[in-house]
Amino acid sequence: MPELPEVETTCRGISPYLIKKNIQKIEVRNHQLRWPVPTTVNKCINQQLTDIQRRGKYIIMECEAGSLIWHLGMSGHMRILNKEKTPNKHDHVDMIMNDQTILRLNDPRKFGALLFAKEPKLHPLLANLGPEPLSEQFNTAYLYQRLTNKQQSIKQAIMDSHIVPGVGNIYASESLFRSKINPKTKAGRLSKIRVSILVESVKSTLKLAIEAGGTSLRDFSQADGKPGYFKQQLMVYGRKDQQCYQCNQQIKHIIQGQRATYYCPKCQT
DNA sequence: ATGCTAACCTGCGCGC
DNA sequence: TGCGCGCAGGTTAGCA
Repeated sequence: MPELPEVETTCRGISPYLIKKNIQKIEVRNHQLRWPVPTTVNKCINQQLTDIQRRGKYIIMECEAGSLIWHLGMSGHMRILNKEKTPNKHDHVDMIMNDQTILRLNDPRKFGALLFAKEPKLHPLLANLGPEPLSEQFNTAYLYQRLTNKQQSIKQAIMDSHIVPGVGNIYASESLFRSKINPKTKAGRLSKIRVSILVESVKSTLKLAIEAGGTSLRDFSQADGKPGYFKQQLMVYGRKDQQCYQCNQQIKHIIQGQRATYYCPKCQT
């Protein structure tokens, strides 16, 4: 579900309702997410939530005592409630603010996470992430260097958060289509020119998706409950055997690293 | 070091 | 209708 654009959309949706307010209570109905939710999250109780940031697919909520680190996994989404409502199935966590605004996490598959860290940037999960794809640090020189000698396919390489975080299964296929790069190409064999095209495609694809509010396939929805609309702009993802919008060739579906990849065998070489 | 695999968990759509 | 199967937006741990 949520890749960078969906997480970014979530952050933008929830921030106005939470920032500068005090956290009154964190109600964890089910601690068994990707990792057990630690009791240390309660260090944020009675603290002001000063800022919300995104790092890759992580959401970081900052308080003076430390930060809450959230991840939406495959199937998570967050919702803002302005008054108490009976929790539904898979509503695992509520964060209740001093004005009774509630942030509610729903995650059927429980691959998401809620953790606490005094210094989130030093947390093992965040410390080794690659540069943000929409930042200057994610550029041709950087990516070309990281791909040098890599035997792995370029699809798998750009889905590696230690190289660049935030690019998941949808946007990997979409970015490669826009770059005209075959997803099976060994990462280390791409020319510098093609790497530069890929860098720009990753950035533009993510930006367009953010503008559309993300992609809603199954469970993803924004904090106000509305879906994202980027699905209508997907060029290859989920389009197995359908015609390529550019050349009418049939879109191919292959499996790479246990994940579905979609591409146009004629446009992407 | 690098790269592959299984594993975590629930729901849904499809074919029979 | 119901059942079993395959598949789904992520990521780490563990092993070769």
